[in-house]
Amino acid sequence: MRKLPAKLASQLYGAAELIAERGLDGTKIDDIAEATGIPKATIYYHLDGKNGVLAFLLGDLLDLIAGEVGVAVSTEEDARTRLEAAVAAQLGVMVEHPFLCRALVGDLGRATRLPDLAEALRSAFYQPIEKLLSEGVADGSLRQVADPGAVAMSVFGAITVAGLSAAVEGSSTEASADAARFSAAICELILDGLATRRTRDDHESGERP
Amino acid sequence: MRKLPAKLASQLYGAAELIAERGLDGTKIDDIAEATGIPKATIYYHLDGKNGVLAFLLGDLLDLIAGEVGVAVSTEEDARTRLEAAVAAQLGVMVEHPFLCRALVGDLGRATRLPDLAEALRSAFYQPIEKLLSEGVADGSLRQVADPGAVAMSVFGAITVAGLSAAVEGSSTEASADAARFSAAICELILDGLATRRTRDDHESGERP
DNA sequence: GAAATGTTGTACTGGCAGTACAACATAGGA
DNA sequence: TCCTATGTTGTACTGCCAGTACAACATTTC
Repeated sequence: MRKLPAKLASQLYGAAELIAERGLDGTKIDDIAEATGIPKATIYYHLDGKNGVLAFLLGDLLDLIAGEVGVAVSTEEDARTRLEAAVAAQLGVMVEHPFLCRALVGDLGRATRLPDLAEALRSAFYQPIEKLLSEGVADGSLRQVADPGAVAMSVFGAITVAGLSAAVEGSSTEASADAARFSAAICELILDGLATRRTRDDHESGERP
Repeated sequence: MRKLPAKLASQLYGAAELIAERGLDGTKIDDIAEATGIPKATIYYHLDGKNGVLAFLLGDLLDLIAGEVGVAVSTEEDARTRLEAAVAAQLGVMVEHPFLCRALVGDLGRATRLPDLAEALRSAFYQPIEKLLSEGVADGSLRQVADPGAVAMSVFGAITVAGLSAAVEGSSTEASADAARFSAAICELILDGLATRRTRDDHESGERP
């Protein structure tokens, strides 16, 4: 069932926009057949129905993200620099595949209930962050935080939600610029924070105007 | 249609767990009827079918969040302090209503396609953040960032995703402790950032060990 | 050239959302 | 008290659509 011929695979992407727009429920198998040009019987021959279509499309997206992020993360730089690269990589892929991203978010519930996808989601999005955070503490480029798990989850949320919003509202014309803009904003946020440079209780002053 | 009698409303909450568990699609109207004790015909008398049930439940949750956050934000403190309060308020409500949160995330696509809910989502989650960020710049408690819209979106994502994860995995026994833990982690992240205190290019050193 | 594998049209089945409606309950104003 | 509004509920029905069955046809492979 993972042997889908390349031609069919490429045609199937034609269903992404449909699903993104109306959700999987709002999309009839016959619509998918018509939009992709693949006859209904053929879809059922290769895939496990509607869910199978979604699983195929999203599986592809997640593999892509996991791959790009993986590359970004395997350099010799310090963890902080690699975190920046990972953010850029994730946003880059998301912005380049707005329909798939919208389909993913729209049918998140279903996706997480599709066994393979739940794990793929985790390994594409959350795990790399978690790893970088702990490596950053080791190499001194990132701060030690009180609750690494919770922080990793938040960072993951910051990146992913920003990516989704970029994918949804993105000016399809200049995708890479959008990605760069969001990427910079997120790094600014998660690396330097939003507080003006005074400590929590105003005990010390870090910088002087 | 917004006049649902209190008794029915309270019974309806019995459907939240069901929907959270299986998604709205995996949940038959007859299941909802049985779980809540409200006969199918009565559900249809008051609500617009399945989507109506979801809209009612989520509408309630979003009102609740918007309300609590609204209170947290209307003090005389500086924006930074109110941001911390807002984070705590949002997480508090989410952790207290894990089933509703899970239903929300599971059927996000549907939710955003339900006209009223899309706006309610925005005003419960995103808008308060955006406002606080700009007020923080005005009162000097938060930094000016290059792209406030993108940053607000990321902050919103950080809070919301962390909240969802807390709601999903939360040790239902000690909800408020979970909320406090996540709240601290998020504030640490979005206020102070993750970078060790050196500037981007190592030109200056903010603090001395 | 024959067997295996893939492709596709057509026709059918079963499940479930939503509807129709009649019978019954309750409230509250005259 | 009786009469009318409004709400409540059981039952039976309709229509849509996912998924299946299967036979006919095509392509590959050896």
